[in-house]
Amino acid sequence: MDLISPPSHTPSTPRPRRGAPSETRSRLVAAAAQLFNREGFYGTDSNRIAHVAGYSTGVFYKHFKDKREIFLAAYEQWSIAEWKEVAIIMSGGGTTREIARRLVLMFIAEHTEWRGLLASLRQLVVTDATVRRFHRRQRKRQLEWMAELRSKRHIPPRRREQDVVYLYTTERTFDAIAQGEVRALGLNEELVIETMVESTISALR
Amino acid sequence: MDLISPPSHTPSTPRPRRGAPSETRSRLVAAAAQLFNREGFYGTDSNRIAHVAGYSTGVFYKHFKDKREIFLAAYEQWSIAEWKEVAIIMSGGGTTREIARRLVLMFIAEHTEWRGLLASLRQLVVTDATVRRFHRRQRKRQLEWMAELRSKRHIPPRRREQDVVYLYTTERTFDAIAQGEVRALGLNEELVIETMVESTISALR
Amino acid sequence: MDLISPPSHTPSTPRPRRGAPSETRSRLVAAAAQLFNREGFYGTDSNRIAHVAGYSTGVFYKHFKDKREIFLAAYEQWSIAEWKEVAIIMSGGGTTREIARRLVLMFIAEHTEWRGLLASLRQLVVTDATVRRFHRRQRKRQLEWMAELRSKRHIPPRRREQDVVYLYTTERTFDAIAQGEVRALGLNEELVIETMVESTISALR
Amino acid sequence: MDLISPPSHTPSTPRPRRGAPSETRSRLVAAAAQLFNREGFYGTDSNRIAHVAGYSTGVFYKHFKDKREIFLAAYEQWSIAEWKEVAIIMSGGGTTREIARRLVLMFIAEHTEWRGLLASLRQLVVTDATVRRFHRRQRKRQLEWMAELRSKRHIPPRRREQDVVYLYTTERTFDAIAQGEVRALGLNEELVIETMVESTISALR
DNA sequence: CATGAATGAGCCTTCATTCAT
DNA sequence: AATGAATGAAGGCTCATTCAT
Repeated sequence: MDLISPPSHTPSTPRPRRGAPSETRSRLVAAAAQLFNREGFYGTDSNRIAHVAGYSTGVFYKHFKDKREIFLAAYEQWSIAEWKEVAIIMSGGGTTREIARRLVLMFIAEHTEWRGLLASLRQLVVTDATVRRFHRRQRKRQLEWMAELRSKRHIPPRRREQDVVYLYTTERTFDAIAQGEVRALGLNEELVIETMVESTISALR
Repeated sequence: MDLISPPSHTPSTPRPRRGAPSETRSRLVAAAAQLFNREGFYGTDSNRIAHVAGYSTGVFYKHFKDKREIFLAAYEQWSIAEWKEVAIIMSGGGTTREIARRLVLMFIAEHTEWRGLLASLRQLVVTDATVRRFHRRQRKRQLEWMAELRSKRHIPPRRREQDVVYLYTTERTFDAIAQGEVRALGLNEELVIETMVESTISALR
Repeated sequence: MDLISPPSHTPSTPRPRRGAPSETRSRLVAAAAQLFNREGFYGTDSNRIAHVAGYSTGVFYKHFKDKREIFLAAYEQWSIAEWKEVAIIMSGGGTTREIARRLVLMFIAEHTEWRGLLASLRQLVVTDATVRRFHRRQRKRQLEWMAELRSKRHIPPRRREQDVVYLYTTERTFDAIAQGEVRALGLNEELVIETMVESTISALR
Repeated sequence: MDLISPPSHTPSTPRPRRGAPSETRSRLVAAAAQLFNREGFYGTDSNRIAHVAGYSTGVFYKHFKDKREIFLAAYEQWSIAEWKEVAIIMSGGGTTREIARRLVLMFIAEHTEWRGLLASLRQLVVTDATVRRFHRRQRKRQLEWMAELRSKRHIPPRRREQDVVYLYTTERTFDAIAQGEVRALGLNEELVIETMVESTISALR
């Protein structure tokens, strides 16, 4: 049977006739993350996710209630990975400036690679109550972590309102850089990045 | 997928059989803006736009190539309205601080009223090249206007990179306030607003 | 699962690009009646109904919420038709025996032609609350009509419990004859019919 | 489509790893009978039958070719059980009236408990040739048994056509009582039952 | 210009059935 | 004999879009 569709229909993984459910699940999540990132939430369908993961239609619903559920799983996975990277950078040596720069560059890299996924997230946060709840929990953790970090480093506390503005500023700026907007506006990306580094330093001391 | 507000089935305007094409068009755009705002881009369908505008299915495609086109029109209209409000505030009297505060409050009001529309915009900017181009043109105008404003007021110029970060910061923060995120995090909204006022003052002098 | 008759894929009516909605609706109902009768409720799908009626997939949901709704419409239509036939026979001349015989033969003919539809009805009445309600209303009307008829003809009243047993007896027997069961059992169909005629006479005087 | 009762997800039997095939089979049949009865033939799926029986998906097809086959087995089992109850009542003492009443009450109890299973049967008899054949064999046995019974009791024979009408009448009436239709119509159930007792007495002498 | 019936591709979801372990 | 992951056909339903009137 010949298909009139792009090679994105060919399974990226050799089909395992039998495997641990958790493996299947994570393969599905990985495929979903890729697809949401490339095509957006509404450009992705559950059948495609299954096929790209190397499975047939039906598996999807053995592991997820619906598209939103797997989206949350994909976002959570991404979020965890980002936290790990943060932890690695924070535990590495260097001056505060060096650490701040590494963090900013990492965030930009992550936001660039996953800009599609994040864009879907930004949309769903408004549209979907569950995604919204989930996302706010993440935000809370970010704020708590920032406060905790400063207390560990014996840095004078600052208001959470300042922290949240820092998070908004960097998040939106990283999104813009990731989406190529800064360059498209003919601006000097390095200068913008430098500003983010400075903000990050302020947040860390 | 939950909706921001319950659907409305009643046409908002009495049905005008035969009218000036431009009136028909703007009625459609107004209806589309409302619907995109309430239900999101993917939660809105073209039949309903026409119906809510007081017309029948077919008119839609007499005036717009597709859903994206009317979305752009709706966004443009909103954008123009916002510019006008900015102009009114700027031409009003008061100290820079007073003006800045008025601007911030107006932006928050606008972002609150149109949070759904803006969320769709944020998503489409990533997904859709045309929307992206359109949006970047707006951004360019914002930057030019900021530079121009300072030169008019004989304020020393600053780098566009600083301006764009200002725009990102406020945009994202206003979105968050509009979406109720700041409150949901148990933060003091007024403090966050104050920070935005300060940033605005810096941008204006 | 074997089907009573082979599927028909060709539209029975030439496709009308535009028509009165009520015409479309009744074409859909007619097609649905045919298909439910031939393939059973679960052997029929909404796409097929539309195609057989001479339309494309989408129309179905412009007229009916779901398959059950069109089933009820089909059953109602059939029911109305049967009542008309009853009325015609009742208003025709002849002895009570002649009328009774005509009624019985008509019922058998109807039950034979629509045995599949009726079988689906018997099933859905148990499974589906809406169908059940609908069907009970029909039964009530039958009982009322029987009482009324006797009062018009100045026949001494009898208990509704007797009437309902009459209705059950004939209904089930007509179903059995319609389904060919009586013949398949090697029994004399005419004798069974005669019994039904006698019961009918008892009910009518 | 509403269900007769809420679904049960817990296996009714502790899972027996490896057992006599015949035990596995009968456990499956028992589970199937319950499920068909509660959810209807089309509301039941083979995976769930296996699960409710305390087995995994696959066993099902080791014992039955398909869903229809297990349906027949379930129906047969029920039928055998009913015959046994008939035999017990017939061999018990009492007047013909007493026996008839006991029979009728037992039939009603059975039809009430198994009304869902019987409804599926009524539907499949029309739709499915194998079920139809099976069911007719049962009917034949009923007729033979009735004739035999009378000869044993030295009761003058009567025509099988009369017997079959008796079977139809009671069957349909018992179904109606079981489905609560008689009560829903505001009729006196006891009167209807009395009528059935009389018919049964006529059949027995 | 406007109408609104009709189109049909395509996504979401279920479930009978298979088969590697 | 039993397991249960995986299959994939097929049905339910939506909605952007067209076009005869």
